[in-house]
Amino acid sequence: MDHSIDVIELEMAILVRRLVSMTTYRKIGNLDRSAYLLLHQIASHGSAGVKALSDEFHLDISTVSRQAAALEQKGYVKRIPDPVDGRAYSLEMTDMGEEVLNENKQARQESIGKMLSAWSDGERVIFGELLRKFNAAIHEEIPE
Amino acid sequence: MDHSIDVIELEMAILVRRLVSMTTYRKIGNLDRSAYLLLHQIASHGSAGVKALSDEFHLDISTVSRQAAALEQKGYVKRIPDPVDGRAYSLEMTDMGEEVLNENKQARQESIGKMLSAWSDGERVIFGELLRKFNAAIHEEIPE
DNA sequence: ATTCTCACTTGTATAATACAAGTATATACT
DNA sequence: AGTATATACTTGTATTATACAAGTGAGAAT
Repeated sequence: MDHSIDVIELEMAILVRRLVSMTTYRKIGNLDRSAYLLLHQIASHGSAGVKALSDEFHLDISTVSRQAAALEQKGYVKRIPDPVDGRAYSLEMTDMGEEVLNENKQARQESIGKMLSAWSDGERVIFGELLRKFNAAIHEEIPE
Repeated sequence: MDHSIDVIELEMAILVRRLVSMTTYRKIGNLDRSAYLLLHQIASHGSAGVKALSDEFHLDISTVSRQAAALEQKGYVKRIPDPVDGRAYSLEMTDMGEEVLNENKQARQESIGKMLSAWSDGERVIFGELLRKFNAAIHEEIPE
C-alpha cells in the first residue's frame, strides 16, 4: 500500500547517483559541489564561521575547515576575525566570490532548465516546493 | 522569471549533500550506495554485465568492475559466463543477495517513511512521480 | 588558578571515483 | 586465413570528499 514510499526510495537512490556523478566529475562550471554550497550559504544567509557551516551541512568541522581554506586561497571568501571571540572567524564573500557563484548558479540553472524544458510550469513549481519540504524533513530527521 | 528553476536548483544541491552524507557515511543497513543500486538494478531488470551496468549508471566501467567484484566476494551475486561471448559475464543475484537487498530496502523505506510521515498521500504520490520524471530527464540530458 | 569546553587546524585513513594500461576474446577487412 | 581493430573486463594509480583523532590556543566554569 505505500507504493509511493517505494517509488520515492528508489528514485532517490538513482537521483543521488546521477547528481553526484554530474556535479563531482563532470563539474558544472568551476566550483565543486561543496564549494558551491558553501558560497551559496554564505551569500544567502550571510557570513558564518566554520562551525556553523559544518552544522548546517552535517559535515565534519574538519571537512569544512579545509573547504573554507580552499575558498579563501582562491580568493572567493575572506576571513574576518570575530571581534569578541578570539578563536572564531567569519567567512565573508569577496566580489570575486560573488561573481564566480553567480556564474555557476546560472550554469546550473541552465542545465536544469534544459532538463525541465518539457515540464509544465505547475509541475516545476510543485516539484520545487516538495523538494524544499523534503530537505526540511531530512534536516529534522538527522540525529544530532 | 523562472523562480521555480531557481528553487529546484538550490534544493537539488542541498539534497545531494544530505543524501550523500546519509548514505555514504551513516550507512543505512550494511550495503553502501553503489552496492545497493547495483543489486537493485539486477533485481529489477535482471542479470547484466559490467558494461551494461556502467552505462546505466554513467559510471566508469572500472568502477563497476570493482563494485561487482566486491558484491561477488560477499556472495550477493554470482558470475555467469556468457554462453556466446567468451569475454563477457553476467551478474546474477544469489538468494543471500536478495535477502540483503530486501532488508536494506526496507530500512531505507522506513527511514523515508518517517521523514514523510507528516505528508499527505497526494503529496507523496506526486513527489514520487516528479522524481521519476526528473531522473528520466537527467538520463536523456547526460551526454554519451 | 585550574580544569573544562569550544573553534578551529592538521594528520591520517578510507571510499568512490576517473583515467590509463593490460589481457583475452570477438569482429572486420583485406 | 591472417592481421588489425574493437570490445568486455581487470588492475594500477591518482584524486577527491569525507570522517575520526590529535593538537593548539582561547573562552568559561568551578
